[in-house]
Amino acid sequence: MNMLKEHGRMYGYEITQKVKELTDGKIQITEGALYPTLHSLEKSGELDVEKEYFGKRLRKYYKLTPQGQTTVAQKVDEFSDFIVTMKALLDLGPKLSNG
Amino acid sequence: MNMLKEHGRMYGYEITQKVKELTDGKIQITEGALYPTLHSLEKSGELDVEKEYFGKRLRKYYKLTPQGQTTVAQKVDEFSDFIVTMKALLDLGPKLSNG
DNA sequence: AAATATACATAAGTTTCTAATGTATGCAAA
DNA sequence: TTTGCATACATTAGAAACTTATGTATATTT
Repeated sequence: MNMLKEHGRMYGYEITQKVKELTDGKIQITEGALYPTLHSLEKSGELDVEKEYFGKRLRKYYKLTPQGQTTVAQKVDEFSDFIVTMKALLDLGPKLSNG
Repeated sequence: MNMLKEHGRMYGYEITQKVKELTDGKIQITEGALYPTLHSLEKSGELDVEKEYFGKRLRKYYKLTPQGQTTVAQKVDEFSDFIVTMKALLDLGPKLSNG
């Protein structure tokens, strides 16, 4: 969801490629993980979808709803907290102080 | 496993309490998650166990084997890398630079 | 022409977690 | 004194979330 926050609207395949690019291939989002998640987020009102054809190929562009924007902000905050907690728990201060 | 690296030998229940304490209750390790993991790590040679009685209550003290120490160092490094990657991906630099 | 990339989707199987349940001892409060 | 909470182990059913494989179809590169 953070991808959509940063890049506006994106379609599924685009998300997999962008994440791969931004993480130097370290994180690969598989279709089996992504598509069901997108469908689920759409169903729960976090995402809106717009179907468009690029040539003859269908693209489903997803964007955050207002509710989705709130959720992303929340999730990112939770993840930040988690990192802080884990840094303390694993004593990662030295290694990550400027990583 | 990092708990054992920091604190020498520990028994299961002690690990749950220590993690809870160090994370201000934010991370709760449940027994259903912990005990099978400890058994599995023992079986695969990462941990050694020593059974002792504290009064009439059994405690199973676990400690890292040499192999286990290598593995912990590796896993912690991997997790550090993951955090760095996620910070870049989620643009968490500002929020966590001194968090 | 064949292989690779783009673009969607689902399904089987695995892993891994939570929640629930079980056994038993130790201790403190009602 | 007995009731409840903490200590200490363990297993299991069910849920969640993932990977791998498979399927359909178009576009591009070799």
